[in-house]
Amino acid sequence: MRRMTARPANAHQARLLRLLRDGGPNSRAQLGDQVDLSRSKLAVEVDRLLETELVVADGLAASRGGRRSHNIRLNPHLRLLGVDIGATSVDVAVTNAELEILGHINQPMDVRDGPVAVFEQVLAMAAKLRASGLAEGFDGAGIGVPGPVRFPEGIPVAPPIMPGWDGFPVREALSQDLGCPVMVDNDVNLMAMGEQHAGVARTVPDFLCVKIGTGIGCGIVVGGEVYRGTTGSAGDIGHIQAVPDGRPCACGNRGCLEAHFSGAALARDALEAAQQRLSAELASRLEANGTLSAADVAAAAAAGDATAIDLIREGGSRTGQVIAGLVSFFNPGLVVIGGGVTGLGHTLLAAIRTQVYRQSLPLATGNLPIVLGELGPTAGVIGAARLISDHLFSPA
Amino acid sequence: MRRMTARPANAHQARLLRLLRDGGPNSRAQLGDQVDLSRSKLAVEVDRLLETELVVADGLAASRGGRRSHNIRLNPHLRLLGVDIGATSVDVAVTNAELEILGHINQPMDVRDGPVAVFEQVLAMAAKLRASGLAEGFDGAGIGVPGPVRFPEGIPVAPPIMPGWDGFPVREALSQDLGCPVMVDNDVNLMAMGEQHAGVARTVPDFLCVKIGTGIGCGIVVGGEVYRGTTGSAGDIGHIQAVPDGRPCACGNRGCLEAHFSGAALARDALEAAQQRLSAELASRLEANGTLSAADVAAAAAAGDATAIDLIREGGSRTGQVIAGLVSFFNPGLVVIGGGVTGLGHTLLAAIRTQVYRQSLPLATGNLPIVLGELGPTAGVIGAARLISDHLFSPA
DNA sequence: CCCCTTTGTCCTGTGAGTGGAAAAAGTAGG
DNA sequence: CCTACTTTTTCCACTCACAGGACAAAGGGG
Repeated sequence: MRRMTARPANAHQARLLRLLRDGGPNSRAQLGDQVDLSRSKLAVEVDRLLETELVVADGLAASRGGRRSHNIRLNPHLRLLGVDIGATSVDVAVTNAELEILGHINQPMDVRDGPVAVFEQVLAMAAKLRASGLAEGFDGAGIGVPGPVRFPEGIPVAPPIMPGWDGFPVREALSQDLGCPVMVDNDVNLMAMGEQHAGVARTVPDFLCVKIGTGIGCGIVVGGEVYRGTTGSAGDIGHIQAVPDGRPCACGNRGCLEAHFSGAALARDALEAAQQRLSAELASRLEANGTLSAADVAAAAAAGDATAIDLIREGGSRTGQVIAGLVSFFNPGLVVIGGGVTGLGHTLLAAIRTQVYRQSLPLATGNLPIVLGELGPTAGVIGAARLISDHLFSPA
Repeated sequence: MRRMTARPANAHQARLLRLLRDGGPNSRAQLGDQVDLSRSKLAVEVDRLLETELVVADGLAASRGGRRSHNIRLNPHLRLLGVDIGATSVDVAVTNAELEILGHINQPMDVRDGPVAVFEQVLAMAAKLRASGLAEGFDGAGIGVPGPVRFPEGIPVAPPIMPGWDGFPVREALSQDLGCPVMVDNDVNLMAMGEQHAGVARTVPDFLCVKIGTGIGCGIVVGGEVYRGTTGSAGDIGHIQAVPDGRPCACGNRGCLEAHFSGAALARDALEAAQQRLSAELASRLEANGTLSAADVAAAAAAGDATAIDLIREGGSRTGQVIAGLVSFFNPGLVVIGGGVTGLGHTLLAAIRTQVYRQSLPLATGNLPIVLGELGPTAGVIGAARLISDHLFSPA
């Protein structure tokens, strides 16, 4: 199938496309209720969109008391690719233009193998999804990488955990390989966009999305838009000092949040606890697997292991302390906690909440929900699809 | 003189008014270079603005090689009132529509006397400025208060250092008394707007403006717009924990930045040092005045007093620590330090810089200027004038 | 005094957009 | 089945914003 390269011709069309993306199939009349255009103008723009084949007719809607209306919807053949590159695994998913996931693959991977090897794997995964009949091609792709990105160009800059990626033209290279438009962003920003589109943050204009995985990052949404900072490194909270003169961190400083709590730090702490025989549960897991990960700590905590629970509490408390500062500064309407360690669940959440509510002023925390992300591992890929759809659904 | 109540009729007119405000008198041709409108359209809108008397003709401009153009400028009779209410003093200034200060009064005051008493004083100061021939009336007024504000309504909310102000309808009350439109905002936000309009931040879209006065606050500018947060308390960084288990703070927590460094804390520390005879300089000043303030510490430091310099260094270091975290999080393009204690000057700035550059990642700090504000005590009133002019120069 | 450049005004054509009228397609009730 | 009332959709005439060319006005330089 020939891919659609059409783009909306004006802001009205872009607006309509986004409404259809976020609200699903809709009648002209319902669209009219939302856009403040005259019926005639609306009809004209819809007709033009139908001509571009970006939207198609979709049968009759239920009656609202009078004549039944003709529904229209985004072309169901449109396909977006969402790629979420983590430190140790990749998620690749195919969505339709309404950002519903049609297929999703997760595979282990190591970013440190460099962009060439990683994208080889990603392209293979995309080909696999295509081969399974979910898509005949892609109309656009969103890519998340675990480090700062110079957003307009789609190029990682000075990514600490991704040696070999600095300056690699991700956007251009993938656009070539996939033959479609590509946008690149920090994985945390994509998680925030995912939760904004389909998760807990649907109605909140200003919120923070803290992702605790191998590292720690924070997506910042201001007025419904992701804020990326001057050099694209906004939200890089892993290296905020959480413990004065604390543990040495890979970045050269001491006491960074990431050095005290993150997937990697947690695994290290668990290993130590197991070796020192502080926890039978962890020790037996170490013996069984030969290694320990954050997931083991989660499992041990779920089994009631006191040491594991303490580790999570301690880490949650550190994280909460940093978040408390950010809440005072940013005064968000919502804080979302997500990432690999959400398996730690409510123990972690409780520790974070305690610390934030204790340390921030009532005006900022009075009506501040702190919640776990709703989407889990799909937040990133949904966010990626949303990123590229925002690009496609903007005036050419 | 009758006050102008006209407002721009559309976005084009608003745009033109702002260009004239920020760029001073301009010819139609020069305006045309900046706004991307056809000459005819531009002429129409300018004519309409001339009709409203918001702008007036202003003679001929120099030739650019051909026919000389007729300049236009904002009506020089327009008068804006800028009010900056601090914890212990008020600044009131009159500006023209180009936000140039025509007259400026500063008086000591105590916010804790409550809004009624304070506004009585402010109105008297405004009357004094008017009586001196600077204005026959005001076309608008901007008010800064030292606490969080529910911005749309212009009402302070839960201000810690302003008991009695909570819920007081500042905007409405003053609008009545002055007979002109009024906008109210946090004093720190106004300082940021001031530095953005006429100070060091003219060209930077994303920056932080840290004001260290009686308390500590931070103005946040995102994409050229002040960010106020969900409840209007964004930038309230005085109660971020800077010292674990540190000094008790009035807010009920321990180790808040404000408890360790601010005008009030500095005065307390100086008093203690003087009483313990750690510093002859401070002791003699205490004897002379019966009390000590941040200004005394500044003077002592300037005179080379080691204890005073240490106090400033210590405080700057604490502040720098908190700012370092904010820089990692927000990745601004500039950090401006301002407020009453800028008298502490480069000793303070050096301490802050050292800490920030040491603790934040290179990508965020690599090209990050940290500078003192340019405008000193006029930043607040200029920002206040700018606030109301933004309001007046927006489509009705 | 002539030619070139810039500025400002006038005028007309085009296209966007509005809002009313009427047709089309329903539902509900008798 | 017919009628009255809704809602949706199309059609059309009218307004208005705006662009852009032609032209006049004003100045500089040779």
